[in-house]
Amino acid sequence: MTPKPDETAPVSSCAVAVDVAALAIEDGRLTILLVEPDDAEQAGRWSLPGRRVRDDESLDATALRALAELIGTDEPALLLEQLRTYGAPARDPRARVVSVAYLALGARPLVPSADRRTAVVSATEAAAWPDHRYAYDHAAIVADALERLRAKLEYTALATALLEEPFTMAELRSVYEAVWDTELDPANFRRKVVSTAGFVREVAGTAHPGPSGGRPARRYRAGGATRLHPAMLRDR
Amino acid sequence: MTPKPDETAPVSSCAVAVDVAALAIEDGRLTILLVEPDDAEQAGRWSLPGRRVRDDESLDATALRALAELIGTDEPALLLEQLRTYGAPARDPRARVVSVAYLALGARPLVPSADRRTAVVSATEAAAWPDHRYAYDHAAIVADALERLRAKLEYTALATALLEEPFTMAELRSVYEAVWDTELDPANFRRKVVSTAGFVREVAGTAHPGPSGGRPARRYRAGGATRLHPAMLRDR
DNA sequence: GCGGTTAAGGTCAGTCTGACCAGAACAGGT
DNA sequence: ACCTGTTCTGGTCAGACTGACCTTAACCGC
Repeated sequence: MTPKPDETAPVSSCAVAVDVAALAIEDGRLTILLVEPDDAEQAGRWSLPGRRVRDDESLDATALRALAELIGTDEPALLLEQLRTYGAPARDPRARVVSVAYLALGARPLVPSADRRTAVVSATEAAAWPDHRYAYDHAAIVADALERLRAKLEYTALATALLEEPFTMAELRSVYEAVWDTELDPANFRRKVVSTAGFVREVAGTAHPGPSGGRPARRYRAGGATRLHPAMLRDR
Repeated sequence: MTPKPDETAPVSSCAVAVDVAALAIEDGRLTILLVEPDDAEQAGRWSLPGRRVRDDESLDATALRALAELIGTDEPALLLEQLRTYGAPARDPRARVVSVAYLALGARPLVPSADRRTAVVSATEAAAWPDHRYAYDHAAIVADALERLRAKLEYTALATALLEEPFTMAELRSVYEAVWDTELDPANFRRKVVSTAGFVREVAGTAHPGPSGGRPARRYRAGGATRLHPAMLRDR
């Protein structure tokens, strides 16, 4: 902002894009959606779904559009949050592109439309891939997205965005276990969640046990709080 | 990223800028640096220092340049951190400008160069000003910057970036008190800080008491840790 | 009915926190 | 020199929180 009239340096070509790290839970694993870039120069690598920002289109709208073209237009159970912006001059060898990265959390497993080369892979593994498996600087974006999610589970109620409502306490716990890649004590986890104001609220009915039996689980919805007090701390 | 060849929507004019919320401590108060925009349309309002991103210039470099033109070229004790990106289509009435906002923490009080209309005001008050005292959407940026700093003091060692080394425990505590706008118990604060691994490390010598006397304070430096385990939680 | 399985709830020791008190070490005035 | 006020440092103690573990509840398939 505040472009100075005396600003003489060249500001010729410039492009603003949005890249989205879309994460979801699929059978207890955290997964991420990757696509093959159209850029022939990047053949054999993976990238995040991304689009140029159009005139009169907000950044959030661009992120939604980048996702809607891949996983269907109406994904209501989707939480978008801006991650950070990547603007190294040479990050795209073709032109100067400043990219605003988004974190998208889906409540349902990701089902990409079949008409583009896409993959849904383990986010933990994808974050450990070497840089050269990604196009541009997307390796850094994937790593940053996972790290942001891991941190935000501690002090926000973001975990509920990765579940369809109503959910059971075991499902909520499995979100934490998948994202943090640890095991948590079921009893202590429950005690902490229910004692944190506004995290979840119980609803009527119970969930049916799985084929292996077990006591039916109670069901919960998100409690409306965004910040958790006290936080769900992992010690590490 | 990944500009599609079939992308037909207009992406004509576009500009990327960087705006910086520069914060520092001045006699126990958290202050922020504001400037008058050059845009005549915004006369009477305040804005954050900002510059257009030049070709072959990283975003961080643009942020440094925007500050260096105001508070002198060499401010070594300065910590830059990207805040978030603001891209609402109409945020600048003149043209579409996507702005990457930065948070800058100075170890010394801010001393603007006199050749531009600038002000150093209380950050707490500035964050409460109504929108119309700011140009563009800078009211939101200021509020977000302060909120980010408040949150990051909890789980990072960022407070040490607002102090010149060596510092005393009382000075470190006054940073927390200024940013959080609360009072903290000196004894409990000390116990928590020294028991947090890597937060501070003691150095030789003591600080001279002020004119009102008091026991000489020990001196510390930043301990190298960036994340605090456990965190410095404010309850609220 | 019975063993296996999962959920829910309780106990208990160790840790952390906030409120508070006491001693240490200075400045300034008498 | 002595006293008073101030600030820094260290310690105590009750309450809250945490992690490990156990018990009971309620379902499954056989």
